[in-house]
Amino acid sequence: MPRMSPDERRAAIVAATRAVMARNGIAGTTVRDVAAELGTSSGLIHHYYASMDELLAEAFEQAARADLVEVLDAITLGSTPVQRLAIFFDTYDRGLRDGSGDFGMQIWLDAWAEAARRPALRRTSRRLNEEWQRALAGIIREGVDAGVMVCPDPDASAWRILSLLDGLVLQVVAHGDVVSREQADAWSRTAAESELGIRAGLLSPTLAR
Amino acid sequence: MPRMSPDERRAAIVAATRAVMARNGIAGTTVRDVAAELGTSSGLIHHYYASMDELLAEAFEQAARADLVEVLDAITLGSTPVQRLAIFFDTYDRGLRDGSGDFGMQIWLDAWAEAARRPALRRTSRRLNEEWQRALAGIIREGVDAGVMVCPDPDASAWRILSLLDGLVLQVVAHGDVVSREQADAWSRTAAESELGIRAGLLSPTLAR
DNA sequence: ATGCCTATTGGACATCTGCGCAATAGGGTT
DNA sequence: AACCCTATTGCGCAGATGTCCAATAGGCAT
Repeated sequence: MPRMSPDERRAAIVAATRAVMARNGIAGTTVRDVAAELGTSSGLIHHYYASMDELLAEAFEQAARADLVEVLDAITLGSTPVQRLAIFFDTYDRGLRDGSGDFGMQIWLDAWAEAARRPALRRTSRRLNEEWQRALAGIIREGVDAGVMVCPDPDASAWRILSLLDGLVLQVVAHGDVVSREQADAWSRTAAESELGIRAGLLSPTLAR
Repeated sequence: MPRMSPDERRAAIVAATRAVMARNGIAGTTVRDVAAELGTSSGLIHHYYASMDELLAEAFEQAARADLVEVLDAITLGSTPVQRLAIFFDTYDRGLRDGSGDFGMQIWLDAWAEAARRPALRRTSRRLNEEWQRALAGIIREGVDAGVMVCPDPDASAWRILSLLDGLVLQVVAHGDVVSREQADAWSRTAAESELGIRAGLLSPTLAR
């Protein structure tokens, strides 16, 4: 396979790892899978990453942060706090929809489970979850300041909204149709409307897109 | 090792599996680990369980069902639907408090993550989650019939309350003090009050105990 | 062209996994 | 005491996994 510069190759390896991770989960990602995805030999991976643990941690970090950044970017398109919150749900749900996309919710299930046993993964997972919460709390604070949301404790509300979303999506990902993706999406939107004193229906999916 | 009746042996194997599972997680439980814990040969395990997936599912089933039964039993002590719901939260939270107890929330994180790779575990995990939801929906229906709760869709409400609880507890178990156990408990109670039209404070922890 | 540096290869190695099978041994029945 | 059923053993098999290493080959400086 074509010879690459170390930086390019490292990036390519992480990209391939993310692709496999999205398909098979963190635990189901092996050196050979990554090599096959990349179309190279397995030895090459170890030329750049001393251990599989190191590679998995790096790939999870990048994958999780990419999803967060995607949401943060999309949010800036909204002109009001309520619109930004709707876009927040849009983007989250869209990530769930295309299984082939970058967004692999399964890796979050793996990360949460593995957090108890892998300190590095635990730190990364915790930090990313906190950043998600902070982003959501920021929107809520703007909404309160603008007088379009009512919320005595934005941080707590953000944790509640995010946890409900995670808990519902968890059922979708782990158990299939016990709860549908559409229900998880709609239920968390209406719960957010209730939590923040927003008129029912205002958080419905943005039509654009 | 002493010869046992099939029933005794099966029970002993599952007990040993639960012990290893509590120590190493579901994914980290191997046939040889269970055999070592039991002090027997690995072949014996396969004499009673056709596959490892089946054994893990059975062990998880028993561990998880024990917790469910504990809640179901405790609920019967409540004389009104609202009281029963409060006890529901009491028992759930109490299970979380003693980390050395039977209640291992960690195995739920493992089960949700492993569900993607182990069909039998997936079925068991799904079924148990549905039973939790059904128990909760039952309380809600009683409350609606008695006129002390307002809820247009008890099944949906049960999924929302349970998912919020799971999502919050997930943060406690996976990430430590990012959310405290007390917050997870209090927040899910107030959310349930709001969801079901119960006056604030009525779901506060039962003083008894 | 020539030569050197290193990206890349492809497979070896040790270990671990779930699983199956022939042999053994223990206990209840006759 | 003889016997049979089966619980239990211990090992072997095939496959997968992370890691390592000698050999190869591609590109850049000379």
